[in-house]
Amino acid sequence: MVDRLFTAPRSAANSPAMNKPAAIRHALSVKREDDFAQWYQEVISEAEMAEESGVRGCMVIKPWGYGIWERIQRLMDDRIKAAGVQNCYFPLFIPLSYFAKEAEHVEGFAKEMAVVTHHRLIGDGEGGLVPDPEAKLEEPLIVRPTSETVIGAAMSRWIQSWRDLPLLTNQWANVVRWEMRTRMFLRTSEFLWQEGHTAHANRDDAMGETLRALEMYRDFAETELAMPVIAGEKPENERFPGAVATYSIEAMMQDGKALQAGTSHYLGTAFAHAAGIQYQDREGTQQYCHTTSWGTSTRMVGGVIMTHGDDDGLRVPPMIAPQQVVILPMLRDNDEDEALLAYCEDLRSAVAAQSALGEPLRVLLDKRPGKATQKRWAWVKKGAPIVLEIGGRDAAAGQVSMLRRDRLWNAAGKPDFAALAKDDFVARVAGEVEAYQDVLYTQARERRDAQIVRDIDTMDALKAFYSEDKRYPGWVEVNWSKPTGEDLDAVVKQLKELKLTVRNVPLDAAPPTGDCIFTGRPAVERIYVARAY
RNA sequence: CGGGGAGUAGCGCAGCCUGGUAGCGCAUCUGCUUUGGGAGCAGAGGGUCGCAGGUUCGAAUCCUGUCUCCCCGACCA
Repeated sequence: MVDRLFTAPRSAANSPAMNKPAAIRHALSVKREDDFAQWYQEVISEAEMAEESGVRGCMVIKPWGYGIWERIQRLMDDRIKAAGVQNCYFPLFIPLSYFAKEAEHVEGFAKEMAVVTHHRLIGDGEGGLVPDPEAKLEEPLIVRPTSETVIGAAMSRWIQSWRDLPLLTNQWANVVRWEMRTRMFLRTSEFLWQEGHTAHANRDDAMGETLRALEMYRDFAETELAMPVIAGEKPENERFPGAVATYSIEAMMQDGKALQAGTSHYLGTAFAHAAGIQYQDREGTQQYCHTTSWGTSTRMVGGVIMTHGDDDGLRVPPMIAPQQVVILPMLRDNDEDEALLAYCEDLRSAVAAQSALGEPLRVLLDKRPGKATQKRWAWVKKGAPIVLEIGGRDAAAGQVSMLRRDRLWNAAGKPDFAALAKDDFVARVAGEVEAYQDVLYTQARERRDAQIVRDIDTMDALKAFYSEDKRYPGWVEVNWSKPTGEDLDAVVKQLKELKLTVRNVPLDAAPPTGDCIFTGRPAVERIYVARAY
């Protein structure tokens, strides 16, 4: 099982299980199968993606991590705009009274609010500073955990007539949720995201937008992130506070756990009632709007790490890689360096003139001082798709030495460089980059599919499956009678004992094949059950 | 927020029990050697021991408080 999980060999030479190669000295000190949580943290630190900030639950995102986020942001923003949604910006602070208007929303978020109560500091007489009691706010402000309420207030001003609909807005922002337990990128107290907010004349239009956003996320995850996902509806207990229906995309991490990587909500008219979002219809009657919201966050970066990373660090899908090709000149601190750098610069511009995946290639000539061999491992850990090491002999012979991140090791356990004529490489590089994007998707897809079980029909079988001595058991798809209320609570409680959660009901699921394994009642759909982040 | 663990040089750690000049490895810098693959030798620089109080002639070490991180749980669009 572990072999299938962690090696997706393209050839026997890449499989440690076969023909006993020399021991590989991996770039990381922790292997995924030894301690997945610690491995995850080592990737983030060794790839220089982010670090601790000293502020509880908040991280500093470093250039490589932020560069990946910027790529995600740009590509997602293109898709959002292509759907006719316009970007806006709303305040960080939300008056408590706005927030308090929607009861379920309050109940869901109240426990994790940052609250601003003062607007001035004053000396405490001992060299410190304290909030000035004289400067207490009339009404506390909350730091947004999400913006439905403040955007709803704006919508109520912007929408008067059926002609104003649909209203399609999005914002890129930071939000704060006072989380009990945080993990870099996966759950931080402050995180970056986009939140789409739309208002529509009726349920069908709003539901259409909810599902459009979901499909946008599904395609984005699979195309841009090379991360296969299941798009489906969340069960009632997992709904966004205040929503009528919540949909998600769920990705499987290499440890078999599920990661909710994006959500889309149909909010009905609840927020419209709370904020007074009304329009006059063609007959002149006042109607409440049907609203939606949908979001993806920096959590996606965590998903990329746990989907594509290996024991040598991160592997970044080319579409979101800040640099796709990195050139490392083997400088020797002598008078040959100048000619070598000229050769590398020539190579850089030739590569930069190529296009892959619909954009010019992003290529970096890393001229920083230091040995190429040391810099190589830094770029391997960062997950640059293609690394070129260029020495004097390569330059003399008109060659490049190419290391592709998904084929790092040869049969001897050494870095597997391919020597290519420079012109051949330049002609091939776009194809290599595009092929690499596909390889990452295919490996992730095969790994996921191999870890989904669909033939479990009883609670006992489910218990047995998850209590077997399997480190990473993956997901199970079972018959589901769609219980609600107390019935659902009972199911959730049962699952909790197995550390399991219900994930979602896939939109394109096969019909149920029997009775619900939890309630024994006739099943109406199939649902995924998994351990989750 | 509960239980457990941790914070000492950029990174990883020892020292703490039993208070008495702040140590090791890697990294960094300098020199020499080496030069197609994660270099070798020699030397050097770098730390108010997380922070704040307390005990003491003297605190990394003992006591109290506090902040941050990690693991498990609870919680969690």
